[in-house]
Amino acid sequence: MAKPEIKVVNIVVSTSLKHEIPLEKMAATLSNTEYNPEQFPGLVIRIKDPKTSALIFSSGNVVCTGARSMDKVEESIKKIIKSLEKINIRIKIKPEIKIQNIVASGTVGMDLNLNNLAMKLKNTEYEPEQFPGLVYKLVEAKATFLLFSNGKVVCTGTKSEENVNKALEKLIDNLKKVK
Amino acid sequence: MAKPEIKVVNIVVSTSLKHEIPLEKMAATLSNTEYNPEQFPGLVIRIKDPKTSALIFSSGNVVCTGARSMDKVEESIKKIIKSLEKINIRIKIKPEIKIQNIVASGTVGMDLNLNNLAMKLKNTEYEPEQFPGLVYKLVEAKATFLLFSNGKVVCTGTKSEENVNKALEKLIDNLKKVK
DNA sequence: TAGAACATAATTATTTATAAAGAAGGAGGC
DNA sequence: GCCTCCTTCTTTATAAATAATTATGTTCTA
Repeated sequence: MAKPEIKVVNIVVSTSLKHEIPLEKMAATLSNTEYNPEQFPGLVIRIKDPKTSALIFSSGNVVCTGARSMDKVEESIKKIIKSLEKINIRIKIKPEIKIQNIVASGTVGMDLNLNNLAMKLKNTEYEPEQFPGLVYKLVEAKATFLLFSNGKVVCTGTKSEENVNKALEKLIDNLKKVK
Repeated sequence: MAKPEIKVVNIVVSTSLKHEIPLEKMAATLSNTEYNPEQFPGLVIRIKDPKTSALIFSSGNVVCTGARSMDKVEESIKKIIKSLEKINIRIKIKPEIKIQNIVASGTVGMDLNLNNLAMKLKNTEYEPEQFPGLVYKLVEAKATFLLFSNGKVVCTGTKSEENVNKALEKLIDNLKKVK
């Protein structure tokens, strides 16, 4: 069996700048933004480096997506705050960042018989003609996995890298039990 | 138990101006109207103060909605008649207004176990995954209630404020019986 | 042959759908 | 010739869709 491994590919965080934001003005001033309030109430801002995107709401709440590490998340938030200075909004607080979701991708190091797993594991959903992956809710790790027949896996729903690794271990334990 | 209370929030009335109305001309002349005969045969007129809306039909029949008191209904009808003068239609009669429906909202002053009520009360419909309120047809008061778990209620189907209050009392009586 | 949809998780906030009642008067179905 | 839908209004309270991100792999479209 090849070595199991998993790597974080996306971190979703939320934070509050504790300051009202004039989205209309922001959209008019910054070119890397998209704002269609009749479609969605948040303004989209795309940062090139780190390559992330954020949703900014008039309340000052922010959702940042796309970063692969917390360093990149912090950098992104700082760039957003810097951008706000261009419309004369100075954020003086250090925003409290909360991880809401982590997506990780990796492999269990062996091929998987999804049909078999769908029968023997609990909390499973598998409809190959709809989606080729088997959805496995790992309740004990509060994580959800997508399992593919070649052994590749996607882990989502956790809130720390530590839990991603724990979830993978638990997943492998469970896979061994039903083998 | 907190004090039960209920307040009228919408009165629907119908009346007849006893005069043919050229809806096309009316729509072309008045900016606060909408007329799409292929969609609906009535012309919509929106009044700012009182904030109400009315449907006017070529027959001269009128439906007025949105008022919270009969005073506001009367005011609205008068404004419609005044508007008609702009297209040289003079209504000389005093239209006979008939209340068709009253919607009232309030509370019974206590939390409600909707599942329990659905089982023990008659004339009940409760499908929480479709709508969170329980529908309760109070036959003896000719009123229909929407009941919510926090005790808030909506009463509809009555034709007088007096009956709204009677219906609430009857509702509370019935709720006490099954408690 | 490249792209999109399909599915998962999480947050933000707004809109819309859901249900009830009632009138008006056309259109459509059976 | 009936029945349903359309539209207007109002409240209540849920859920879903709207948008962003990311990996995965199958299937379908252009």
